[in-house]
Amino acid sequence: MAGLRDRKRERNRVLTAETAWRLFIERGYDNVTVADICAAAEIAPRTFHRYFASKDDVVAEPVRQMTALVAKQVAAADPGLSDAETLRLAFHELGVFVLGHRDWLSALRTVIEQSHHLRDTHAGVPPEREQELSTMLAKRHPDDAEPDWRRRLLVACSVAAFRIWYDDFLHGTIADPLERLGEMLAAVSRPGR
Amino acid sequence: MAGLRDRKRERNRVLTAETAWRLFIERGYDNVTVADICAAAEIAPRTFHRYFASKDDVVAEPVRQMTALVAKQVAAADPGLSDAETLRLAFHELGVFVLGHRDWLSALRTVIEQSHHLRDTHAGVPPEREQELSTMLAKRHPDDAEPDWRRRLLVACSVAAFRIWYDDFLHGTIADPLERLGEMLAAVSRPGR
DNA sequence: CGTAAAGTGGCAGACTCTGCCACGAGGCAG
DNA sequence: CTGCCTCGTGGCAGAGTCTGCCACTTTACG
Repeated sequence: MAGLRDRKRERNRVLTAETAWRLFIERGYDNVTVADICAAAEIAPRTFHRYFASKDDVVAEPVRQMTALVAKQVAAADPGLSDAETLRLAFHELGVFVLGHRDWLSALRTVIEQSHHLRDTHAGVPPEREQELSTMLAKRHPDDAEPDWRRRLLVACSVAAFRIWYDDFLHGTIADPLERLGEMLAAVSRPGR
Repeated sequence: MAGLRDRKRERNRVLTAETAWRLFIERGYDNVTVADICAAAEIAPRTFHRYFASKDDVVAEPVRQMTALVAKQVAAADPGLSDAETLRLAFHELGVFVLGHRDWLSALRTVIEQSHHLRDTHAGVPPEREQELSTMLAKRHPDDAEPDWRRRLLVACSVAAFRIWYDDFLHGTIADPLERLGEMLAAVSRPGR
């Protein structure tokens, strides 16, 4: 499964993404062409589009990784916990991750903010990811009488809370980030139905 | 302010958008080129891009109109109302609007769902719109001690609630839509605070 | 009227992305 | 080890989006 061929491919993919981000940070997303990235990463443009569906797709990668982290936490959570508690812990973990990569994430954020195009498109978390989380939660308690829309609403609000926290944190306007995050997630949990 | 020139321009813009939507619905977004739209609307491609920043921009128009409707409601709301109550009323009005344009909005939704590209990009409401609402609310009560992030969280959750309601409604899975919408908005309001 | 301002269309060009085909390197028997 | 087979890669051509530039027409205003 992890032959030389696959390892080489993955290595080149990561290297291409890193090269792309380096150029984006240096010159801004709009001033970097696919050809530039390919020249720097020493691959053909045709190959670039085999790794990434589009130039935008490179930007979407970090979001994918972060949602994957949350999904992983939810999957590994104690089945006895409520949905709200599960999400709270999962996003807390994501918060810890973000704290540990502040400089890097801050740079990515700057790239997105400075590009007209990216500001419009890569604004939030795609709804499919939220749906994915909701489905995972629903499967944990199959005989729950809770209407499905409440679950989806809880997920959406948790995501929204995290997004707002994320923005504030990267702007450096929060004194005690993790406590604030906990406060925000608690605000959307509503344990008392 | 509304000279012949402006009226002509607006008329052509609307006509172009309608033509574009008609083609999108007939053939699907991906199977319609800008040239197709221009031929049907009898304008030059160069002119199309003076009306709309991009082909995607035509799709973004309805969302713009709907957010504008909410902003208008918020601006016109009784200053004595709380933020939560203001948003509840505003989104209720939007709900009524949606109920009255079900077939049309359903068609637009189908177009977006059937296009790979649109599914990725035109997923949700751009954060700037949320920020706009938050700012409007903040100006209503300048001497409010409420931390700003609570306001932004309330707005984001309200938007999220509406989005979920909107999806469910267009899928026809709600018995009493407006009641459900009220229920969802109440769930994110947290009157006890 | 006559001049300024603004909308329109045509043209060339940069850029993104895809289908197609040929080539070469990794993988897999025998 | 050898020959075949698969799969990643690169080059090429072409469609499609979007922009800058310029000339032309229409509207606005003194």
